Amino acid sequence: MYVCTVKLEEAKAKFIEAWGTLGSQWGINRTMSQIHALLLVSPEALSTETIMEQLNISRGNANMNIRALMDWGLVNKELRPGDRKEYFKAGKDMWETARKIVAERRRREIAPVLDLLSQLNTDKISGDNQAELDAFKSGVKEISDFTGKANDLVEKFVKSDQNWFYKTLLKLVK
Amino acid sequence: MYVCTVKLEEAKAKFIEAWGTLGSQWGINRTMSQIHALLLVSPEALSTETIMEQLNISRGNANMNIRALMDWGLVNKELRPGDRKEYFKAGKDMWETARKIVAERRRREIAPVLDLLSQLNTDKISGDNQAELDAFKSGVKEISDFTGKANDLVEKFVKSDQNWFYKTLLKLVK
DNA sequence: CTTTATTTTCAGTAATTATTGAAAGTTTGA
DNA sequence: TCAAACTTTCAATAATTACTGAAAATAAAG
Repeated sequence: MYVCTVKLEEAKAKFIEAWGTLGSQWGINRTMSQIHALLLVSPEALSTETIMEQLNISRGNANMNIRALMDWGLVNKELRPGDRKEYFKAGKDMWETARKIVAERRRREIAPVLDLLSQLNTDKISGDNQAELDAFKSGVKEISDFTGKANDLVEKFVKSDQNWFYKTLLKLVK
Repeated sequence: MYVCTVKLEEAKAKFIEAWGTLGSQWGINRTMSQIHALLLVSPEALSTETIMEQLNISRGNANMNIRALMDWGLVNKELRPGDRKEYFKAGKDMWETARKIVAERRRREIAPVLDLLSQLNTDKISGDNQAELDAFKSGVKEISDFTGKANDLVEKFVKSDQNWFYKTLLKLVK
């Protein structure tokens, strides 16, 4: 097995790039993921200025995405006495980070669909073609049941603590 | 609680719309999700023509996304004797469907990132600033460890059968 | 209150991603 | 071998999404 030596800046760039790509494939703004990645591997909180120059992005872009990261609870503001600038740092606990991301996406994106599905499940659907009606109803029911169960599981994850997750869930993997 | 009566076409449109929106929020082409939704609630296999007119999309768009759905293993071609057209139907088992989606996304998107992370973990990283170096290494290690565990869990899900999933995993939810 | 440092907003623009439609390709049957 | 029926491709275009940069807003210091 070969062990390579690479420059820190190069390794960091690779990591940020990969994290940004991953994010954008999953519907998260590339810049947002990249800022998050940058903060995850920085020893100290960074100012907007620093983030701007490290990632070559504009002030507006930096500001909006830092704000979004704070909305998600993934990044916190840090104020320093005698300094008017704001500094930002990412929570480094990945379990907590994942928990927050999952919770937020569930709330914003999954919950509305679950609502619609249960709505469609309770509504009386009218139509002339019986085969179509039956297929629609049973299709929606199947999806609704599965999604409901998956959602319960996700909820369990979101509400559990790290200890439970690692001990109870991961022993299933063995 | 009010129970409403709605027309089938209206309910179907809502469902397709919601499924398309959900998909696009998670990095899946809207049309692809919509075709999938349409097929999920159709009693029989549909031709490209039918899909085109139901969703108001062009032939090229329909063809490319049907093909993508088949690549993902979510939709199958159905040939009818004495008919040159191809018909398409979606697998209706949601557990199987979810399993395929997760497996495919893991393969395409997660696996490369895992590779990079383990690469970064084994590489010797050089740099002058010790604090930066340490933060990078420990950050990458934390992410790598977590992601590795999550990946094991996902792998378990992907390789398990439906029975295991419902019995073993869902009793945790209780 | 005024000046200065900093953050926020947002209209305009750039970049990316999705869609169309027509032409090229393929398959089938006569 | 040809024509008809159908599928695939892809350059052009449309639609969406992200980013910029400068002006407006805010906050702190003098």
